[in-house]
Amino acid sequence: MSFSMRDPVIPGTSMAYHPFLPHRAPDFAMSAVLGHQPPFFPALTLPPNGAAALPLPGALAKPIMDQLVGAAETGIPFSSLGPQAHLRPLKTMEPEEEVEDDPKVHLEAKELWDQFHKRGTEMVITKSGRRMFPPFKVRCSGLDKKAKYILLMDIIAADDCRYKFHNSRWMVAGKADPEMPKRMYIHPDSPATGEQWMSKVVTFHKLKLTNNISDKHGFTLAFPSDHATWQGNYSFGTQTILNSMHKYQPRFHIVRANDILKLPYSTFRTYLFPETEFIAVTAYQNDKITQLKIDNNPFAKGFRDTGNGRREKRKQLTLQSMRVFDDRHKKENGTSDESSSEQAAFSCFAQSSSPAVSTVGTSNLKDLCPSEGESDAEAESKEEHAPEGCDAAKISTTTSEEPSRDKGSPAVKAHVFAAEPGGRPRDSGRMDKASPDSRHSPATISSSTRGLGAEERRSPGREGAATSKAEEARALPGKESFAPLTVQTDVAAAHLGQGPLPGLGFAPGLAGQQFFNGHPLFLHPGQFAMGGAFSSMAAGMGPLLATVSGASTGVSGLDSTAMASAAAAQGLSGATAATLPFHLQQHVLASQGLAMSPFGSLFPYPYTYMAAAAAASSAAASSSVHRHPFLNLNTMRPRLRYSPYSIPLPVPDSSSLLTTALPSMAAAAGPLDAKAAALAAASPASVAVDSGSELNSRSSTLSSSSVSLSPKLCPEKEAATSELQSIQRLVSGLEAKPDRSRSASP
DNA sequence: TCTCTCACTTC
DNA sequence: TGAAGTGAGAG
Repeated sequence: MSFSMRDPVIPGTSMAYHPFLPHRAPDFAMSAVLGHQPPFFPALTLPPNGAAALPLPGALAKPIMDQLVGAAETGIPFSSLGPQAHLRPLKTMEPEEEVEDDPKVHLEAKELWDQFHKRGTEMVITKSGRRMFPPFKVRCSGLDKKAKYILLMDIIAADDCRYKFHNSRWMVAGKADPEMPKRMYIHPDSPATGEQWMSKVVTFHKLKLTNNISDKHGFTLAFPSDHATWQGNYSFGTQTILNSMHKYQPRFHIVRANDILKLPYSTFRTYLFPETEFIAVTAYQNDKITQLKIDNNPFAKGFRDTGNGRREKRKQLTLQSMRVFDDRHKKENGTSDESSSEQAAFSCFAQSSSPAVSTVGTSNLKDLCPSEGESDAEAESKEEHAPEGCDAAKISTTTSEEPSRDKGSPAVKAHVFAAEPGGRPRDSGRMDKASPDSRHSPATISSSTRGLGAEERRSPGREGAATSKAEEARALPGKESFAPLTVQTDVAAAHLGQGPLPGLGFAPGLAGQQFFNGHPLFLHPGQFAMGGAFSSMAAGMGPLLATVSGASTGVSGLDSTAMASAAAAQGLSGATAATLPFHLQQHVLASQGLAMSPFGSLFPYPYTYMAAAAAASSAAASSSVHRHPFLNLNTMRPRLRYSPYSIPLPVPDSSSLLTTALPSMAAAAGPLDAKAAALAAASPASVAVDSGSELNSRSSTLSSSSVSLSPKLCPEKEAATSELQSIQRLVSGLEAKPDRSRSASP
């Protein structure tokens, strides 16, 4: 394997950064001190005085390498340098293996999203695919400038309900249809360095939504991984297949990886923005949503007021209907508060529609507010306090909730998971206790499936970073930042030949690739235009890729399998799966040795073994062999880490869905705040809850009686608080253990 | 509800 | 200039 000395060295980092480096930097550096030639630098030379001038550990790797490389051209023998007394042993290089990052994600055009969300966002899906509007855009910060990241987005079911628009409001109309194959959209610029990502708004406007199951714009790339995010048959594609009249939640993922092949072993930082929740429709149901789209989408300018007669006619009809509705509402409720009627009309979105939330001040509102009668914005501004400035509307963020940060609640997990089955329309009234800014925070879920290797060492630091987020949030009111909920799911190196699906045959060659553990890999031809992330995969994995034309079937066999599995799984999962918020079912269950299908249901068979495997492998996890992602053939170690202190969360009296809980979590008005602060202060780092811990019980998850996961047993805030605090004390105790022990035996 | 065509728009 | 993105509206 060739090795370029310049390539891996990053200022301030050590050579160990290079994944292929056979020896870690300290070894090499000590070789230099002793005048030995590292075996992998056979011709290495140094200038006579170059080494003496070397700066030392810390930011020394780059100078060392630069000079070494430069000296190589001088012909001066490396061994002639003699001992360099002041070349300290380079122990200090070790922690600099990777520059720790602390990503923050801001949702762009948040105010616009809020306006839509308040009315119940609808996204049109068509056979040929329709873009999202508002477009999903985020701005990232806190990334390692030098590291490469892959940014992804997917859309998951928000619940297992089918909706109907009845009497000007969205109502549950039954159980959800079998869900479409999941698709993950990789940002076409991926991979790119953190610096590149941070220098621009990351937009996913090219992602299209479709209801066409035979859509060809996607290709199926089955990820066999038990990764909480990737479990099941995830696909990639430029179009996401959705069911009409179903509610969805976009997710944004940041993955520190320079190749898609590394995704399964990389940490996923997942961000949910509750205000981006929407219902997929084939035709608009709500005139107000239509109006918002027309007023804000450039492509719909032709339908604006300034346009032609058709537009005028339509608008008059709309206004007329609005007046009728308004009048009717006045008669019914004795109020003309339009926004409240909207709140009621979209109760299924009400979790983030706190009437106290400030969302006015956007330039868009001016356009979308009819001049006649009481506009939405007017009505809202009457209720809402502390309106944000117009400028803020242009580049909105999710992190302007200073009050919430001061009230970080440790009650995250219990309430996040204390969801009503099925995500019935939420009682907007519960939001009364939420912070006014509750919906300004995204929920962050970090999960990873990876071999316990060098990256393992990042975990404690990341947790620490999570903690520091909360501290930072408290310390820097006004600064745009957030302290997200961090649910980090680690799955140690997966098993190979004896994977979770031993019955599913795959080529021996594939068996040697942990990546393909248990599943074939399908790619649709001509889909590598997705971006650089695929280039190396296409080049290196070519023989391993099975092409599925899809021309005759319209959908890959894998998709069909996935759907069949999903259908079966749904039938088996029943209410149990539904008791968890859909957003977290996959993460939570998978991390606890149970896997959710990508459709939000429990897999009846393949993943059940995971819990046992996890338990059996816990002791082995510390082995260096087992840490190697490509050597570990027999460990599947789901691990779940919660960092409940890292996000300020309120405690909703009840929550039916994560979509309900998340915005509430971000707020902080609960009585737990003081306790949370105390607990947070007592815990130097975020709490880790391992899959092998008390909380990770398959039975506890499967049954609805799990202490922290069952909404049925802890519907009351007090109960949840008590339980959570108990959990916190428990995990605080765990936290006191050395990081190493935690990493070694998660 | 869904699909298709249309007129209109942006890029 | 044309491809592609819009909602309206008919069927």
